[in-house]
Amino acid sequence: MSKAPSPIRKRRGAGRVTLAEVAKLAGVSAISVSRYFNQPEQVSAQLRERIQAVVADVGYVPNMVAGGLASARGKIVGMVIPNISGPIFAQTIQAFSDTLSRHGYQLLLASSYFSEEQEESAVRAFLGWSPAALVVTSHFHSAGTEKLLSEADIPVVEIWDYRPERAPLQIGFAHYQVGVQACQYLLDKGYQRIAFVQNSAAGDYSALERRDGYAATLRSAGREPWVFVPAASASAFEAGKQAMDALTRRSPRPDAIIFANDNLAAGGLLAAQRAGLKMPEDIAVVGFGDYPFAEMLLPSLTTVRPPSREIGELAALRVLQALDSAPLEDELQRLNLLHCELIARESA
Amino acid sequence: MSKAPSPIRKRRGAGRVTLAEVAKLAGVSAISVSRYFNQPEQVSAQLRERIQAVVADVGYVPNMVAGGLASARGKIVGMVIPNISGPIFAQTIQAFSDTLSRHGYQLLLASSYFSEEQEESAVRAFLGWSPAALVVTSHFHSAGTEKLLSEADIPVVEIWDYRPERAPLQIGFAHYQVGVQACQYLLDKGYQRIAFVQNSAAGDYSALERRDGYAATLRSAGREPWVFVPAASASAFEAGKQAMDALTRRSPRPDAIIFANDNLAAGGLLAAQRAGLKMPEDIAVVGFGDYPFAEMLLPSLTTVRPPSREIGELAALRVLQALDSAPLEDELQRLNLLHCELIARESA
DNA sequence: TTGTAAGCGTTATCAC
DNA sequence: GTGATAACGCTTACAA
Repeated sequence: MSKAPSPIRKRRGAGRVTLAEVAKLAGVSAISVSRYFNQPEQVSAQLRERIQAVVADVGYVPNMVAGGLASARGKIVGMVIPNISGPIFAQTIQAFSDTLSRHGYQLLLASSYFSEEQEESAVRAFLGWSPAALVVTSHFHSAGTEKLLSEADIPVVEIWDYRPERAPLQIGFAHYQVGVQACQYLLDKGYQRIAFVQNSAAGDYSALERRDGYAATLRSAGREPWVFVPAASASAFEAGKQAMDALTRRSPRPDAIIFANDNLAAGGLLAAQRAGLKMPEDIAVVGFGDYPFAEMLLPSLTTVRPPSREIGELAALRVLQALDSAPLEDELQRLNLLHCELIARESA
Repeated sequence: MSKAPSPIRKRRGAGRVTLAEVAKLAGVSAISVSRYFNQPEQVSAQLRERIQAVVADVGYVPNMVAGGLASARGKIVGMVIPNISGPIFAQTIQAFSDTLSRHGYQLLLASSYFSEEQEESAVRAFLGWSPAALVVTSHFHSAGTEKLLSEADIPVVEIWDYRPERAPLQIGFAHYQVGVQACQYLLDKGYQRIAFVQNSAAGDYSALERRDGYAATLRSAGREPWVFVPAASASAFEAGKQAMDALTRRSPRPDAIIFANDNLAAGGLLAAQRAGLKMPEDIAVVGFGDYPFAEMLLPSLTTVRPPSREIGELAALRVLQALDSAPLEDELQRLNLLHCELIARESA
């Protein structure tokens, strides 16, 4: 049944079957085949069947590049994220990609490593592909990025942070509240001297907001915040160990420590173990991220779980909504403040 | 200096500055501007300067879609991977993406969840974008995928597994050898009754090859393999616990267990801890993957580290080589067998 | 419901 | 080294 592929490579073109060829074989016009793919309901059942048969027979794959050029809008969405392999963002990417591809869109991905320059370069590159929409992380962008995004005239989504005052669609959570949440949890449990260990990685401004939430909560409880800043050079795991060692040498030592993320917390946990401290009796530990290993540690780690997966999924849904023309008049649609859950385990 | 953006949206087109407009402003032909971007050395320094000025002034971003259509080859590379958020592949994706974008290529990403159907659908979708190359994971593809790939007439790379007998570029390691490696390590340490806990997730055929390597090694040492298959329903972590509980109830019980991956191993570790077993004295544990948490566990986990990052980076380099026309006559270029390192920690 | 013609923004080809 | 012209394969706009 199948048409023998021509051995002659044309000088131009990919050599693939084209819409026009399908149309000719099916005895219809090219535009009908185009409609068959894009607005099937506008094609009669009769034509639909004929086209379907030819498409299957010759194995036609629509050329999205040509389509994208003609319509000035490709079925492709760009996403720039600080890093792909980190345990937090990975879930967001995964959910975003899956939801997107279920609806026929493809994901163009790049990482910025918290660098505004790299982000701008990625956004610029993506724009060259006339994406249907663009997703960026947090609200810290270079002026160039802001300009590119605002001039792009496509839906732009900012994820992870939540800044209702900003124009792009916002999907995320309030980092400040996470700090409040963790601190309040410990206060409620009766802990007296609660310290905070900052992130050792630069550029992660969101982590500083969590610290601020912690500090404010402690102050309104009439206590002084106690922030430890590890050496920037160490890995998060090592930094956590150092922090725990340093803090427990103080006198009086803290009876609870909030770590800026679970990697730090895991290091802290291990250092405390090795120092013979009982958790949570001698010292309580709270992390952030609910990384996959949080439940695997001994003691298992009490931590705050960000809605990583939800953010990715919701971002995709909002993008799809915005694309399906339904204008986003509704604030409820533009702003999407998600909730973080404190997962109480053994460490606090 | 900047041209005021026209408030009038054209009925067609993205409304962005085009090559032709840049050309007119610079007083050169369109093709010269095109060359300025693609073969700068063919443009005289004089023109180059004039073009450069206009490009910067109007903020021109080349339309890759139009370019892709005209040249039938976009600066975009598709990658299909079982899952994005897993700790193993994430590093590969990250390295691949970074290397690629450093050379001006973009990454189109999709996940298959070990499903041949989803993989085929992703490959088909990618092909619509006339990617410069395609990267897929392992050698288990549907017939449809094989057909698509072979007809695509672009560089195809198979990563993760290593199958020298297959035609596409191969970049990966021998899973079978990993099984041998782990088993031999334990034999050398004098362990007598070595069990293997299989992966609870279906579709991960590579894990079965690791098991086979284990079994063969044990047999040539004159012992019978002892394979435990956990319930498929449980999470890997839970499955690992179950496996440890079940195996340690046997009499005689194993004195060492190889787990198909680190998630399983972490579960096993915890179950052993809770059962009051000393590691590695009472029972030794070896995992696979060297997930980020392996060093955070107590005892820290002895495991085999796959070259995740190296695979991603090398895949990108090979793709770029293949694209730079340098034909891959050399087997050394087509085949890339990487090495796995056994990371000896406390658990074995 | 179906078709015709023009155009999307770039690069291949060939000429100067 | 530089340029004119014709593709590339599809969709918009409009007509029947």
